[in-house]
Amino acid sequence: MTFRTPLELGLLIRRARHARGMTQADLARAAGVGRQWIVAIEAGKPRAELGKAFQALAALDLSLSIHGEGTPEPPSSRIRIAVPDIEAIVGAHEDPES
Amino acid sequence: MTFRTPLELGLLIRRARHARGMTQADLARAAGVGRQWIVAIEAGKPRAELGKAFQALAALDLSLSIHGEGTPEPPSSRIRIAVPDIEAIVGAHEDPES
DNA sequence: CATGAATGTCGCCGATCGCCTACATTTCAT
DNA sequence: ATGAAATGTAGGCGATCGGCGACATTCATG
Repeated sequence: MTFRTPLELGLLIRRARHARGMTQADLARAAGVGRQWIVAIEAGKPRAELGKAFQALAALDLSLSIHGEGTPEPPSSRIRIAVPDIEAIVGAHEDPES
Repeated sequence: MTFRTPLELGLLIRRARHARGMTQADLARAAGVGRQWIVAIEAGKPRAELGKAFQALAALDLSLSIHGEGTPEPPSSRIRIAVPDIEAIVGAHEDPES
């Protein structure tokens, strides 16, 4: 079950909530947030508070895992050759700092 | 790599960032957020915007997975007998609405 | 049809966010 | 040791959050 957007997270939360036979009010109370916040998160609101999201997840007994190259060894020195992301570079040139 | 708090998420982000030889500024740019936001998220700020967190994760090529009973079948009807979570119930009685 | 529960939406309002700029500090490379 | 880069912090500011209470709607039950 992987996801990368607030909306997906919201749907997952909703399903988990239903799976547990909880109402939004129940979850809200269990997570210590307002019912309205539940409505919002389930709707995928991107500006929701990260912390409350964790609270909700906890209230649902869910935990997250991270995926992708995550924790290799840090580069030997500070010589970060870093893949020169074209996008980023182009963007960089549009810097207001002419 | 599972986690349940903003702080843990922050640490993971930081490690991933380092693993890619990116500076906070680099990541900020790549994720489309301010550098200050990176500083905050890595420090574990719980009120950071959920959406930006996803942006940062995406910029680092990371995705999340959810763990726990997540998507069983929804209850047949609306008859959700719901496990009466003691905690919740007790809390409910402390409602200002008495 | 009437009732009750669940969900979504509004507006009000104090609190906080996140961005920006500028500085202070820490860390690393030479 | 020296200088540059990275990182952390602060104040100012407009924008948004999230809680609360009140409704309107939908749907199942009786």
